[in-house]
Amino acid sequence: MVRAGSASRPTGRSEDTRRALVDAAVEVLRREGFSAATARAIATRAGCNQGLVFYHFGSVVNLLLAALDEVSDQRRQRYEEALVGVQRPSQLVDLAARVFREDLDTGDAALLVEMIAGATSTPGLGEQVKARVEPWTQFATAALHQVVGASPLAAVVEPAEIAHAVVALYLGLELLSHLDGDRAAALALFDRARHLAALADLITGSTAGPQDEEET
Amino acid sequence: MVRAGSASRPTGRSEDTRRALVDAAVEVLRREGFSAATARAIATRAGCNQGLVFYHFGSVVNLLLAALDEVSDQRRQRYEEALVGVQRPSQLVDLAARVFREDLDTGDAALLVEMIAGATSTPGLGEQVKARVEPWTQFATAALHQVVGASPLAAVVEPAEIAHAVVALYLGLELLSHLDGDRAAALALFDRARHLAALADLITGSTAGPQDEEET
DNA sequence: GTCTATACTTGGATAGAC
DNA sequence: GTCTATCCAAGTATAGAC
Repeated sequence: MVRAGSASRPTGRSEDTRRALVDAAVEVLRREGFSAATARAIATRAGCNQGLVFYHFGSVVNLLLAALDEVSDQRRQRYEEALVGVQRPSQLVDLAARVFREDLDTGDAALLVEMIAGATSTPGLGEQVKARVEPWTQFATAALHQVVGASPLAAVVEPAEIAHAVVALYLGLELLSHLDGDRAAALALFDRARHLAALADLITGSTAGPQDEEET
Repeated sequence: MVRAGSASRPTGRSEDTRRALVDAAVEVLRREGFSAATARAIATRAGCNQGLVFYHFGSVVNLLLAALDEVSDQRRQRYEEALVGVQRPSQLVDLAARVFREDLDTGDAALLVEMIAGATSTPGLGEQVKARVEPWTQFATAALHQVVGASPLAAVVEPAEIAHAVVALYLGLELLSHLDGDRAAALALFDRARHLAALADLITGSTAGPQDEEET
């Protein structure tokens, strides 16, 4: 915790190396997937010796988890900022579409998928990844609550259930898009969803406007 | 081409080895995932020498593709048989739920996901896997056509689009179920879908449709 | 404390035995 | 034609240099 030496610079002697490795791990996971994410491949991309992976992170999987944390944190922050002020279903769909397209393009979605699928091959990794996916489903649940609120929709919609489906759809669409090398099909779905959301807007909007919130 | 020797039995001296390897590859992919599916791991499980992978299949990925073909073919056959006679939306949802649960339990869904995700790591594999996923989306599209038919639903439903979403959802739910070690959340979704499908039944049924037949 | 050189294990592929 | 013994590259991990 103590940052001795250079006062203003948080950039330490070894902190650079750690960061370089994490960034490289992110890139390799995004582009070449889990089973190509070896200590050698990552270190080469980071421009440093392969042994440093073990010195700084103890093992390859630990480094991969650090990479997952890195992108997860960034993304969650973006998401939460974007969620502020969203109240109507169609707004939420727009947000989801934007965010999903970004994740598709940056490769963040691919990274997550690779880690989940890769977890099958490494004992113990599943638990770790699971803990990092859950905040996500939580976020989606909260977003749905925020939008459905106390409207009549609340009677027919179970946020946690929809959230699970939405996250699954997100992951599945990434798999297919990646395979096709084409995100068009995925994006077309969001257009369709927007039309449906417009209907939902009428329901949430008819009883009350941007109004009070109650929770069950 | 000519199967000399034993006339009626296609079971040759080497055919046994091939089959043992394919079966072992299926098992390893299902249980330990793509990056653990090495020539050695598979051969060990098949109880034969590791070099046979290369003699019979040329490379590890070729063997993995043979494994994918094996389960894909079996599954497609089962699906098509089950689709016969399905006419109402709720019947289709029931079929989907049953089939999905089976694939979840046998690990067939896991195998497919592993191959798709793993394809990122191996140049050229993506194309091969894609060709094996497409029949699937085709099947889902055909099933939707069969159910929507010429009913009023046809005006608002685009089978190819829904099919894409359904396949994506299938893959995503597998990822999450596997991670959670719990398929309950996925199955709950199908219950929900059944209720929605019951509404759709009314729409398709209003023009034409038999009303008996009760299935669990 | 940071990093490199080295040890050892596992994996892909083939030359050659049967 | 079928399979095994062997080779080399790639992977993880650490002992020890700086």
